[in-house]
Amino acid sequence: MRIIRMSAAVHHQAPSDEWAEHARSTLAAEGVRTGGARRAVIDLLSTQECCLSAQETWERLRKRRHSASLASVYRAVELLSDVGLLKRVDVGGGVARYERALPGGEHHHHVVCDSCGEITAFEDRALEDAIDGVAGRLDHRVAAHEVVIHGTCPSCSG
Amino acid sequence: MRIIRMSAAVHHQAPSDEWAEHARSTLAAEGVRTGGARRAVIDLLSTQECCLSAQETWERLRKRRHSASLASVYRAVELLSDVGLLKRVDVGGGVARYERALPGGEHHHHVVCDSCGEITAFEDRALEDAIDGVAGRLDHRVAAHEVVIHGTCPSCSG
DNA sequence: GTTCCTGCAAAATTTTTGCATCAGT
DNA sequence: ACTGATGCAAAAATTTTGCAGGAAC
Repeated sequence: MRIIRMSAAVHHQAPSDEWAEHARSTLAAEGVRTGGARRAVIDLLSTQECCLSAQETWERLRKRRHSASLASVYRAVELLSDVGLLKRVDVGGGVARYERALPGGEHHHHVVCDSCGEITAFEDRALEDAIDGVAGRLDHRVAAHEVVIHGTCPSCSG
Repeated sequence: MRIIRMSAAVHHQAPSDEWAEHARSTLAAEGVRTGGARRAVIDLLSTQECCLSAQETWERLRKRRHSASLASVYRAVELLSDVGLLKRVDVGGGVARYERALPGGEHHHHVVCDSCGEITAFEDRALEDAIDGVAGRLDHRVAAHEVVIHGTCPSCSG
């Protein structure tokens, strides 16, 4: 298992300029125009290794002085999600979060600290295998899956 | 793997009167009063084998002529969830759902049809083992976990 | 009889939408 | 130039909260 982000052991993932490029060309290929808002969202999320909500994305854009309206951020993440460039992540709390969908199909899951809200990512081959096993035995056409572990992070555990 | 509820193969689970009884006595032991709303929510959820949102719970109560205000339903599920009698389930869509927490600690996970919204439950030992493995290697104090599989159900797949 | 639950309505949040304007192609 | 993206503000949808009345113990 590889812990992708965690207070104690931060595993830094390079901002994916490739992904940003991929996203822009994909949108162009779809005949979708890219104004300021979409470009700003793409640029911001390309530097994020883990999921952000629409509000969080908007706040970070403001800090960077990239003004984009909150409505446009919502519209942008929805579009990018529909096209498969972003993955919608539901870790609970009633807020939708989004993160880059890597072309390779590789993905990770999340641990949420119920105390401070910190979100940590991890990936584990055995877990994926188990889920694939389940997926194969379902009558559904399976498209995706998501695992969320809840608990208390090291800092909050004291 | 056992599929607990599914269009094609419904596995019926008896309405848990034991759970309702357990819930009422637990609340009594906590010195919490049980008026109409809480009792109605307990009675309704005891007959549900899978998760319901607060709104859905409220709608079903109306059909049964058990009038309880929506606000009280929200308060009831929050309380029952805090006490551990209900388990909060986040299958996405930004709505919190709740289902009975079985005393034995046994639990299941969910498959969501992204087309019609149908929710199916399943349980799988190998999946639990894999998650336990991950949990053991995290620095977090792990309290719970949740797996959501997305896809298209047999009816929607055509 | 006291305390706390309940219902109603209002508020707070989060997300979506209408429409005029502006910008990308 | 045409079409569609954006921003603003209003609306919609969901959840929370204040308060007065009523029920549980």
